Amino acid sequence: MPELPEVETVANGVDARVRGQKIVRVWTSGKPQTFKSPETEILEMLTGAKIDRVRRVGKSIVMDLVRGKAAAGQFLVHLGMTGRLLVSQAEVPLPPHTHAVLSLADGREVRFVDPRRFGRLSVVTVEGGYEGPGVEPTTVTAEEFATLFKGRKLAIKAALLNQSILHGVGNIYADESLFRAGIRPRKQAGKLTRGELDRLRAALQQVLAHAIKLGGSSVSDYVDADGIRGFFQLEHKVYGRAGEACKDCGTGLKKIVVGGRTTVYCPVCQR
DNA sequence: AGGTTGACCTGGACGC
DNA sequence: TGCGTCCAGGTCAACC
Repeated sequence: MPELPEVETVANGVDARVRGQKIVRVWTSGKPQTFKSPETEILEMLTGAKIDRVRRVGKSIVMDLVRGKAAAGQFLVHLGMTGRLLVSQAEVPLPPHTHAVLSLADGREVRFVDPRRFGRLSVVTVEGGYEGPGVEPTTVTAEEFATLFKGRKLAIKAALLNQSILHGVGNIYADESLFRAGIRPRKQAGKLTRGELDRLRAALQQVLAHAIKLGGSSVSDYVDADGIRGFFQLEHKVYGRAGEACKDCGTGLKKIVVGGRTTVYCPVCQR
């Protein structure tokens, strides 16, 4: 499901609702693969902690926790493909596939719901705050962006998806930014010219900013903390449009596989 | 070490 | 209606 704009929308929505709340109790479904850290460590860190802030790092939602005034670690929620993080009154019935519930002091609950179970919960303790692996695409400079792909032999599309190089970009925004930059998804990352790299960075930052403004892309079941769908799917130029006409030149859009992921591009606009 | 592939899951869409 | 097949916003471990 969720890439940078969707995760940012969810994180901001949850932050606005639960910042400053104390977690009084934690329940889990006990499905082992949901927990990237030992479940006992997660329960121990969360129970009794206060939520200082909720934010996005890459595709992860990060809850910065405090006990009194002291930093008490970070709770990481990765939504996988179908994960949702909802804030609800406790009386509202739990949706199917709920895997964790954080009960708050005021009676509300933060619920992690994930039908496909590709999502992961974990805890870390990082001095100075968790920033994750990979570079943040919304703020990366042109200079730094140009160095990321030097000497890389993999396709630029696959490089964009590699979270240890650049974090937060997924299949939708990789395809959309490559289209807007006029670059073939299969082109070797290390062979992009500086001009192409500058165009790609500009396109990526523009597309991410626009998508955040529209609350992300709702392809099937993505919703924010209020259960509201995003609107950026209406702006997609290539993602999900294989076989349809390019909105810029009318050519039929092609579907290929790059880095194991379905990729749609315009053979005329992207060289 | 960098790059590629398949496995991990459920459910929705589609074809017969 | 029902069953089978394919596909999906993402990672990772296991391979080459």
